[in-house]
This record gives sequence, C-alpha cells and structure tokens, in this order.
Amino acid sequence: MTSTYDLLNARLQAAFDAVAPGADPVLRTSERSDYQANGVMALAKQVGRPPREVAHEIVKLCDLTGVASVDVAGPGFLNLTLSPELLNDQLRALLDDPRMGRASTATPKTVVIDYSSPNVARELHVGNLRSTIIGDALARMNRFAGNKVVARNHVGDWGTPFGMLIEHLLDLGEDEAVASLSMGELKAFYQGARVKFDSDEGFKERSRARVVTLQSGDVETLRLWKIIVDQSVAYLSQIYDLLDITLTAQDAVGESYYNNMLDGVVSDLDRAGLLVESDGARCVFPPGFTNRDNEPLPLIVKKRDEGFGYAATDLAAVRDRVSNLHADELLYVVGTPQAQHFDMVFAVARMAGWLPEGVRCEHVSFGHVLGPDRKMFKTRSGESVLLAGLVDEAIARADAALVSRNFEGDEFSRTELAVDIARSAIKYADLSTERQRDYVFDLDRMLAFEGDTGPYLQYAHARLRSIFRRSTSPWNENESTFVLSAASERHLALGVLAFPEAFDLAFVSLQPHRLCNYLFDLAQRFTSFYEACPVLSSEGKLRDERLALCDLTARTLSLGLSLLGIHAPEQM
RNA sequence: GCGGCUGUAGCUCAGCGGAUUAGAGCAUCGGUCUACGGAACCGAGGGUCGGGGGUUCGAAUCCCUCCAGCCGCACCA
Repeated sequence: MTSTYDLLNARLQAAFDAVAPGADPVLRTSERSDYQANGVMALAKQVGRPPREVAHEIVKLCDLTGVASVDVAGPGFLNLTLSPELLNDQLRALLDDPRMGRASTATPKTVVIDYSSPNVARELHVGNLRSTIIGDALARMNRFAGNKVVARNHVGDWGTPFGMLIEHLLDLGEDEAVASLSMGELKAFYQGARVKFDSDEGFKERSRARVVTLQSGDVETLRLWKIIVDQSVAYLSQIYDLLDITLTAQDAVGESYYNNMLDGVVSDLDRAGLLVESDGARCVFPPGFTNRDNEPLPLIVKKRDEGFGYAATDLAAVRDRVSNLHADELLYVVGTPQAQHFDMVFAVARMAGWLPEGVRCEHVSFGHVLGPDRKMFKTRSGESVLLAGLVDEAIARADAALVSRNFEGDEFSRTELAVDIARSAIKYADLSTERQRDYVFDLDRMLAFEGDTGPYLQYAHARLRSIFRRSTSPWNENESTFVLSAASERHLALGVLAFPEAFDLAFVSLQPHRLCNYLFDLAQRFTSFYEACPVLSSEGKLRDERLALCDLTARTLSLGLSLLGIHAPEQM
C-alpha cells in the first residue's frame, strides 16, 4: 500500500513541479493541522515572487480531492487536514498490512554492517555495548526495509596478545584451557596470561617467539590459536543471545580473515603510485589530513618492522566487501574516537578506486557510555564493566520490580519477562538519544516503568493486548469503519498512519532515536485515547472501530520495537 | 596548535535541509478516579536555546568568532 505521507507528498509534488520542477514541498507532520508543507517559502524565493501568492497558486494547482483540505497560513505555510474518506481508507488498508504501510524496497541493496567487534579472548564490556546495540538495530531496520544485510563482526583475533594467550593455553594444558574458556572464563584466562607476561621473563620470551611462529603460519600454532578464537566466539554467541542480538558465529569475520589480502593491498597501492615511504613505514598521505605540527598525516599501511597496521586490514576489508560481497553500502558502527582513522581509510580507498562513487560508506559513530560521575564508565577499581554482569543486574532489578508489583504468573514466565524488560531498558536507553552524544548509564532510570523508557513502551503494548484478552464478545474486524469522532481517536489514528515516514526518517539518517521518539509519542497518544474512550464497554460499530485502533496501535508498537531489537510481551 | 563532537527548563533529553506561540520525560505543585491494567490521565510553574557578531521579512536551526567540556592527531586496534 502507499503510505499516507507518500500519497500526500505525490499530490503536492505535482503542484510544486508545475511552478518549479523538482521543488521540495517539505512535507511534515504538524501540530497545527495534520500535515504541513513548508516548501512554499523556499520556492517563492527561488522564483522571486511573494510567498503567499505562490502558496495560493499551489493550492489552486494541487489536486487534493478526497485527500485533504488545505489552508494557507502565516507567511505561506500549507496546513493540510486529511479527509475522513482518506483516513478511513488508509486505516482499513493497514488492518491487513503486517508492514504497517511501509512497503519493502523495490530495489534491494546489499548493506554490509560492521558492528560489535570485540577483541577475542576478552569479555564483552561496556565499550562494546553501543556498537552492538546500534549496529543490530540498523541491521534489523535494513532487513525490514528490504535490503540484504551482511553483518560483519570484525573481532580482534590477531596480533601480539595471541603469543601470550597461546603460551598460557599450553601451560594450562589444552583440555583444561578449553574447559575454562568454554565456561566463559575469558577474563580469568586473559588475566592469567597477562600476569605471567608481566612477571615472568621466560614466559615473556616464549610469548614473543610464539607471535613469530603464529605469523609465520606454523600449523600447530594456528591450531592452538583457532581453539582460543573458536571458544571465544562461542562465548560471544551466548552473550548475544542474552541480549537478543542477531549476530551469529558466521558473522564473526575477524581481522585474521584479511591476512592473505594485506600484501595485495600494499602492492596495489604501490602500483597506483600512492605509497610513500616515510620513516621506514609504507604510507599513503590522503590530502587534507595533518598532524599536530601541521604536516601531512600518513595512513600507515605497513609498519617499519614490516608488520601490517590496522589500516591495511581496514582497507582490505573495504575492498573485500565491495568486490566480493558486492556491497552497495558500507556501515561502520564504531565509536567516535576513530572518526579520523575511518575518514582516512575511506579517503584512501576512494583514491585507490576500491570504493566507487555509488557506494555509500559511513562511519556510524557514537559517544561514550559514562558512569554516574560522568566519566568513562568503569568499575571502582578502574576495570571495564562487563556486559554480562550489567545485563544480569538489570534482569535482577526487573525481576524484583515484578515481584513487588505482584506479577501474576509462574516463576518461569516471570523470569522470561524480566529478561525482556531488562533488554528493552538497556537497548532503549542507548538507542533513544542521539548517537553522537555521550550518555550516563543509569539502570534506575532505564528500568523506570514511567517516562520515556523501553519498559513504558512495553507496558503500553501489554495494556493493548490485554484488551483483546479480556474481550468476551468478538471483534468484527471487517466491519471496522474509522469515523474518528473523538479528538483522541483521530490523534491516535494519525500517529499510526505516520509510521512509514517515521521509520524512514530514522532509517535514512541512521538515527534509531528518531524511531524511539516516534514510538514514545505513539504510546502517549494511545494512553490519552484509552483514558478518554471506553473500548470494550462501547457498543456496535464504535466498539469495532476502537478495537481496530487498538489492534493497529499494538501492531505498530510491536513492529517498531522489534526494529530496535526489543520484544514486546503480551502481558507484564 | 589543528581537527571532530557536545553545550536547549532543577535533572535527563528531543527539536537543528530556517518558518506560524521553543517541546517531552523525570522532579515539584495542583487536579481526575470505585480504574476496559493508576506501571494511568489532565493541568500549572519553570528556558536571554553557552556568550557575542553576521546573513535573512524570519535563526535553537545557516556563517564567523569567543568560552567550557570530551575525544583524536605516525607505526596499538
């Protein structure tokens, strides 16, 4: 089906085109009417005529019969009020549309999303939280839009730490090591290796030697390395499950995957005449980047010691994703501190011709998670806070809240519910503010059942579903006609109809918080409606209409939340 | 020093392809109610949109500058 916004926009566009081809109506939802078109002022400036005169001409040119009535207001705003027939038609169409009016794209793209990307052999911690949550939301939104998503969990599975990790594994004995790793005791394993590395000269020597054997491709060493990687990835999957993240073990395509492409990166850059030797390192100097002494800043592809820098890996990844995965779009969900690095990698990739003009490539950056002191979130002893612990804590608090509110149900369903609530609290808090900002991690606020939180939205959904559970006489869905005589009914209906453009706003700009804002607004529209309009106790056609509104609202909330990676339970 | 991000009500944040009286949540205060789930609803107070210039009929939104905070700036990722 065509969304209400698209339908309205198409009509306006035709009129705008008649005045000046391509002029944007700038259509948006409005507080003063249903929709407003703000494009007249820009158009008037363009054609050099008084705005109100142009506005009236647009009104005359625009065929809105059966769609909307229009008023010219202020300097030249077009205030649009949707016609009752249109509202009814659109809402009825939504009754059998699981996509709530947002059609799947006619031209699917392949979108490679790089997210989560923790270091192997280290536990997931708050530093990985945002990339994981935001990346997964973007993946879900892309899939819903109709694109093909290739998730890339760019895990850190290569480099110097593996020397000590492998030696530590040998010291423990393989069986013992596997046992402890498979139990998720990655932190203890890593720290065990670290302590020996720092205190035991002999161990340090062995570790260094082991890095060399690993990088030279020694078969036995690689086998041991793979044990550590596989066990870590298996552990990661557990945490992803706990958080309901869609990443799988197959998506864990780490740094090591690109090893055999690195020589090609260097030689091809060299052949293209882009490579410059500087202080013994092989570099590319993309224009526009300078260091603190105002000298050109290099992207170091191969280090003085002949090792490859991470820039080489990132370049190889760009290349692989474009030419082998046929990506139309590359997204890197990585923290803001790496902005310059990615700018340079992308610039070099463009210079080398590995990143064609038509391929969208973006660093989806985000701010820090802060502790209560507004500094980087750390434990009291200065260690990074583990994700598993954070989620467990949230689950425990959600569960306690359910108990104190006399949740009716068995312990099993209560626990499941607590997990749903905990996930939604953490994810929604992360997704609902603008990505670039830092935010303070505050479980109490996230888990609050009132206010702009995940649990509040889940609650709104659960209330809606309970209406249908408690209904004793059937809902004649096919009889539902949307008259919308009460103001709050109309307000709610407009909210439901606005889902497609709200989704697109968030989707196109890669800003999930816009979808959050929309869903919260929708939930509030529902509660106002629910307060003012009896549903089950109303009768006849009015009852069918109100039930239909409830159904549409519940499905919109559930769908919207699912695109954020949040499950909306039937009751809570 | 250069670059990036941030600075909007007491607190946490939307709004920033300029546009009709600057919004929400929390907190505060005051109402509603034998409530189809009160984990609710309605309302009030509270803001020189960091400061100062500029462009414009019109700027929280665009440009310049200053201030504050955070981050980055060659061989760790």
